[in-house]
Amino acid sequence: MSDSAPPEVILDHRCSNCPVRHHAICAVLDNQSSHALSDIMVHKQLVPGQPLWSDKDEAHLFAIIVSGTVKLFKMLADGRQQIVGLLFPSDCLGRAYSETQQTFAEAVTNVELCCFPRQQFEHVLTQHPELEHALLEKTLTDLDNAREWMIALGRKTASEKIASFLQQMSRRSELTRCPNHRPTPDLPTFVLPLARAEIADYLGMTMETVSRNLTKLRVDGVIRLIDGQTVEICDADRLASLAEPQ
Amino acid sequence: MSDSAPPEVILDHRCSNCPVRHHAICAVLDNQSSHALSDIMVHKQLVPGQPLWSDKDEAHLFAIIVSGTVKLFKMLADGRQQIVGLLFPSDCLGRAYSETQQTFAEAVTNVELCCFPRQQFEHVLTQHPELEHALLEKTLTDLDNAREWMIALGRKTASEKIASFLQQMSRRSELTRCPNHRPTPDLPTFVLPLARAEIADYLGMTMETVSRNLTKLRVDGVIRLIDGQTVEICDADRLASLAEPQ
DNA sequence: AAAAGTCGTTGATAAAGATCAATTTGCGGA
DNA sequence: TCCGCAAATTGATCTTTATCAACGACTTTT
Repeated sequence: MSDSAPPEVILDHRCSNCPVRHHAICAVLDNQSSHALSDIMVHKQLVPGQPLWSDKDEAHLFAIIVSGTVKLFKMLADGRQQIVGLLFPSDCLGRAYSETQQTFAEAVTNVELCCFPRQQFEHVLTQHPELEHALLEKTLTDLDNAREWMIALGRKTASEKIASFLQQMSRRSELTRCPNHRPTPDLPTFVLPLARAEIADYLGMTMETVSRNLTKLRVDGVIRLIDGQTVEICDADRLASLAEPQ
Repeated sequence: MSDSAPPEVILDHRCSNCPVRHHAICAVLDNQSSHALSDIMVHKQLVPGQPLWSDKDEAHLFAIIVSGTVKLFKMLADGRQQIVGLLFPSDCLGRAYSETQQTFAEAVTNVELCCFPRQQFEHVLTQHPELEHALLEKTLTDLDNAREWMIALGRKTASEKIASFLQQMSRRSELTRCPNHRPTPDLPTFVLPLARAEIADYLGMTMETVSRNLTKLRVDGVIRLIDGQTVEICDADRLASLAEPQ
């Protein structure tokens, strides 16, 4: 159910030891400036399904994801849910410059966070324009990704959505994979962080339709389901043409 | 078809005369700093349907919308379209810090733009952290709005989408309406900037379904269609409960 | 003023996906 | 190892919305 290490107590939280040090927005700070952040930093561990906040909550927390996956989602009064963001290591979690959260946030796997009180983080932002710039670039990319997903939600068929999702997850796992430890000739393989019902909430459809379409891809030889959560892409070209016809 | 003035040649483009001066991101610059922008500013007029750029184009332009409506949209190879952003006066148009546009952009009505060469605009941004901050706040709001729309696209029914859209357009028109010129006791009325097919591309459905649902709201007495594009909200409460049940 | 478009509405039918229901699979604990 | 629960798959049916088609209301052209 989880693709991250079990929650061990990690004692050394110095930035110099941080696994996402070179990918997160804090990378732009020099050693001296990074104290401004490390002085207010608190580490936190979450277990799968653990909620972080609700949509009406006050935004008190800003964090960098060190390991694991977090989902951001919205909910209608009758319980219908839509995942509006999936966050991975080095991503930012929390809404700077807003008093309220606007989305729910919940750990999908075991998660390790590097947390800052929001207002203190904002104070550091105003004193370090290069950090604010990095946050702007990250936010612009988040917006690009949200828009890319909007055409999937609004205009793609169920099978196109599933193919797009698998492509996206495969691409994401490439980034995480240790580059010098890659048994070259095998096919791209990754663990789905989301359960079927969560995939459905991400794609705007039902669990059953997700399942049927995964089965179809398996039967057609496009993917292999090694276990329920582990996917091997057997035919990346065909997957790509299913994700965006033509 | 258009809710903005016909394209007259406006001679005076000084910032002090700008109608969106106090709402756009440039409002944060003091008089002296604003010269950095006004020195590289070029005004541009667009007519309805006029394309600004395509998704693969180089991002050479950054602009503030002075009047009119612009749509940002994505397209699949077979022609399916999804509007991923609607931009109104004081909104930013263009992707800072990216070489490519990623979306199509097209004038919906007559449009007046205050344009800057992107790279020169970025140069001003790096020299004026308060301007970059304003752009960050704007981008964070855009992301909030995109996520709000994602739950509509993924989880709302056709009638809920239409009701949400009308609410959103009504709210938007309140902002634009001159506050001291409001014949108080009448019902909220606004002009839809989008044609039926464009509303469909915004809501992720077909023109026919848009039309049927507008008719249903009219027959049920929730709205009145004064002409094809002008909508009067007769029962805002009922519209709200249709947009988000419960 | 007729003709030709374009846009929007309405109707009939089809298809995609949701819903409801029944198994099956996998996993943790006794 | 077996039991019990949760998650996933599969099947049957129903609903919503898309598609295909016709027509009416305006606009623009000639």
